[in-house]
Amino acid sequence: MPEGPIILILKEEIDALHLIGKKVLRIDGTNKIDADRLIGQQLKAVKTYGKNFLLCFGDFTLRVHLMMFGTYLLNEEKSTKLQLSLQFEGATINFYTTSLKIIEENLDEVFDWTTDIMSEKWDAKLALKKVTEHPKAIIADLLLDQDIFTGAGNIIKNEALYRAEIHPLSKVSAIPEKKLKELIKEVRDFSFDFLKWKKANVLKRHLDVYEQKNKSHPQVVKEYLGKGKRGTYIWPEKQHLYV
DNA sequence: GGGCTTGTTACTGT
DNA sequence: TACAGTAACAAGCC
Repeated sequence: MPEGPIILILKEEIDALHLIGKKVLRIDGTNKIDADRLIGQQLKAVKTYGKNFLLCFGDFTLRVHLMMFGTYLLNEEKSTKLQLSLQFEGATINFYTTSLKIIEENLDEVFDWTTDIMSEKWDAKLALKKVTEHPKAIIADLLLDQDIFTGAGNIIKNEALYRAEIHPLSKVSAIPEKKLKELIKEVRDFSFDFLKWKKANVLKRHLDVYEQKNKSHPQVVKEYLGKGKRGTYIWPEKQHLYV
């Protein structure tokens, strides 16, 4: 399910429930979280960091990561295995197939907010610096690097590369700085388009290359490339290969 | 029903 | 020791 913009939608939906200051009354599910730790705790804040969804309590934070297949339901349940149900006064949050972790540290010590592509603290110059620190890497891999583009996923990778007209196998050292800057800008711009279109339930029809191979754009080819051999969509005539 | 998939971590081998 | 590559894990869509 996830990728940065979707976690932001989750946060907005939780914000609408007005749970700040409310206490956890009960938890349920197959999770291995210490229930005593959570029950009775007052929710202090709800934050996101890239694909991490963060529920902040007094002296710890519950981090929820939806991984590839995670889902959630608010004030609703489904029949599949319930992993974590957080029951507050007036609302229930249910998580399925997520990665859960209690963070003890202050979040500012653990997360560098300036690398979060959706954050108002996003620092494009820092991203450029970090990208150029990997001259031998292929650009497609760096776009999935959560230390550089926190919150970017495979859809954002593909669409941003297409918009910047850069071939995913391009080597960082060979890409002109102007094009790198353009790419970094497109990562952020597309992420906010993703957010807008996902909310309106029209995301798929606005994608230019991702899963477009045999649809609107037959010129698009699909290859499995990069470290994770992730599906990558390329419009060869439009995306220049820098090597 | 097999083969995909918006992700990450822990191994393995070089 | 560092890095590259792979397996493992998960649920749902077509």
